Amino acid sequence: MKYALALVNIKGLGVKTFSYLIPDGMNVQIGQAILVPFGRQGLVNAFCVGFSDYLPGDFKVKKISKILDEKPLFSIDYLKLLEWVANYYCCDLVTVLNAAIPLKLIEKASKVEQNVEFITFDGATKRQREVLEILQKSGKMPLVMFEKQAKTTRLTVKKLESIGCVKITAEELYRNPLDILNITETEPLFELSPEQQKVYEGIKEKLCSNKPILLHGVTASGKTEVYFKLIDDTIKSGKNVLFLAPEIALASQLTKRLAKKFGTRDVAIWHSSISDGERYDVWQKLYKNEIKILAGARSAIFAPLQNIGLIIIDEEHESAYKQTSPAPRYDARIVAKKLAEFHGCSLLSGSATPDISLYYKALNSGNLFELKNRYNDAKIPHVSVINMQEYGRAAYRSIISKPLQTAIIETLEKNQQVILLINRRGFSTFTQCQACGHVIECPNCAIPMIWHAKDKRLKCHYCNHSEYFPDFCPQCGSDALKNSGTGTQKIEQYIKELYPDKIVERIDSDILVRKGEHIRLLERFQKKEIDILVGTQMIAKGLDNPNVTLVGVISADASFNLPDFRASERGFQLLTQVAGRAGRGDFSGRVFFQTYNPEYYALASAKAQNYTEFYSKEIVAREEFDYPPFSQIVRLILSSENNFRAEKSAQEIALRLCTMIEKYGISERIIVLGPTSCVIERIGGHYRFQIIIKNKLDEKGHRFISSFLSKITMPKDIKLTIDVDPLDIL
DNA sequence: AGCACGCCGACT
DNA sequence: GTCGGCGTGCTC
Repeated sequence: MKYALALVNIKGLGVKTFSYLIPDGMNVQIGQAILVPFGRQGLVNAFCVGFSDYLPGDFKVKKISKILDEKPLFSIDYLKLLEWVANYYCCDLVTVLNAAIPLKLIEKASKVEQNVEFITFDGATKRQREVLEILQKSGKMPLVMFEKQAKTTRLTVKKLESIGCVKITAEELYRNPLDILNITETEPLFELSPEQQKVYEGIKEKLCSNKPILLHGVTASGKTEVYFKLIDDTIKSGKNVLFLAPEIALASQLTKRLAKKFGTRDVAIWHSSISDGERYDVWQKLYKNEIKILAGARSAIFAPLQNIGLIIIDEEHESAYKQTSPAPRYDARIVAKKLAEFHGCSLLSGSATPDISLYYKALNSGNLFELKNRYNDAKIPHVSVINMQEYGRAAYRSIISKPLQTAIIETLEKNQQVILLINRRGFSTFTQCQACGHVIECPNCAIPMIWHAKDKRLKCHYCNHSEYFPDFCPQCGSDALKNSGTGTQKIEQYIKELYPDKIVERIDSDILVRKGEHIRLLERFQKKEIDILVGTQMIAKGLDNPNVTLVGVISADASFNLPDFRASERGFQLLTQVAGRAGRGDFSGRVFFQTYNPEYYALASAKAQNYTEFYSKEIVAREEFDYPPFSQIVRLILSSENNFRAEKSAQEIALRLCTMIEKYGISERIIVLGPTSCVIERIGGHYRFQIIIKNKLDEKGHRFISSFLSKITMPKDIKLTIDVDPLDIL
């Protein structure tokens, strides 16, 4: 091989690969940090990611200048996984590398920090002693940091080294952020209930089959205890564990619990927001096989954990496992399945409300395990469905029905806490002219603007555009503009008026803007400093507060009424999950769903807390309309500022694809729908058209589609977005 | 991102 | 003539 592919990180250019000539006698390996000349910027850090015998174009090729570190930072197998991801999600390897290998890592690759270590005071002068005292406190620290703290220079430190007072070393100084937990002794594992024990033994037996396993356990059934037992077994057998949680907060929580049980040395965390230093340290430790358990969010699937013996995906149904944008639009659950295959290990997913497709597969492969009872004998909460047709039209048109109001008062009197879910932030959901019916829409996006009472502005929840509330209807000039529908802010205000002596707080993504506010509120709620918590689906996730005994869902229909094939599934999941927040402790829980459509099957199953019932109805609908798991969906979006050009290019692509499918005689098995205007027709001033491809030919069909898509080139003013296995088609 | 290249108007 | 405005394109 003549050339090496070098991955560089250039400001403004991002992470890209470039070809370089390998100098005679240089033995460069994949994963090594190297130094290469780049443009006028002199020498830059890079990683070797592959080899080639030819140049991908007419370039004046330059030579690799040197190998920075003999020890590579990732393996060929690692790159094979990334190549698979690129292929599966129809994007180039550089895009995947960009997501998988953090930019900062490339910059830092060569920077082996010099550390300085305290040895003795002997022979030091007065000033030198002062300097040494600073160092003595921490014993060892990075040289640069020491120079700053002790207000000294490299010359003094060198002098101190020569008289033997300090030692300068080039080895890595690991920081372990879990040290602050101050864990000296690990706790024993939990005692399993007979039901958990049975499930644990069943899963353990299946682990050697290296097949995906699903653990379906009702909310608060103690899935975590089972996971921990399996983790213990895996690390005892000398293998490592990757444990994914849907979001950063849950991953952090999980890491602490893992550290308490298995010790701080063997556990690490990985997600998009860890600091650069930590990221670099953890990466090094993972590569050196010094980590036994890695917990993390979506991106942890790309952390270079070695020798994996088990992958666990908790709260498997959560949409946060899929990256919606930018590309690669990967789904950590799907990559995890591939990663498990690569390592020849098992993938264990767990949820109270599993993804319909996964449940179908687990059921049919005999790899389904169920926990049907709550841990510690807690009861499944009682759910009441309130038909708002009866209450909503009552004289005072209350957004909170009488039975729910009564329940709130009863709960607060017992000094217990309440959660109210309203799946829409802002004050109201749309602003409409009472005279002509015109709904105020965002000028850039084809969606209604939402009134935010706090900021006194109308806001677009897609592009964040905001404007003042208009005095007159822009369509007919009438002044009869009215806010309709209900958002979190309205409920918050309403509840505060209803119970003025109670402490009411709101949690939604508007709150999240203030960093840490969300966690502070949850902590206060946990400490019983808040009586009623109002929020969006954010509050349905992972909250474990035994003093919550009442959960009210203001508009249970909201999530069912979207024109999307997964709307029922998502609505069912949300209602079941939020209901699961009630009565997790000694007191039994009550749940109220307010609805205008009490007969709806997904709502009825959620009321009965009966996943199996929901599954059996939903799977029939999926089969009838060829939706997953009976097909794989690939969604294409053509968008442009020019409405006509976007539509025309979408038609062209659909036509070419259909012709191709006809030619191969597979039109029964690859179905093309559209192009149609997206449900959200316009986002940020760009008109959107979509083509939905339903693939019923598994991998073969996917290869056909991805090879077709790889040949498409787009003019500059039209953007093609490819979303493999989209979570929604709005 | 930078930085060269290059194609037009203003100025010694 | 040529100095310099910043639009466009390239970095193996």
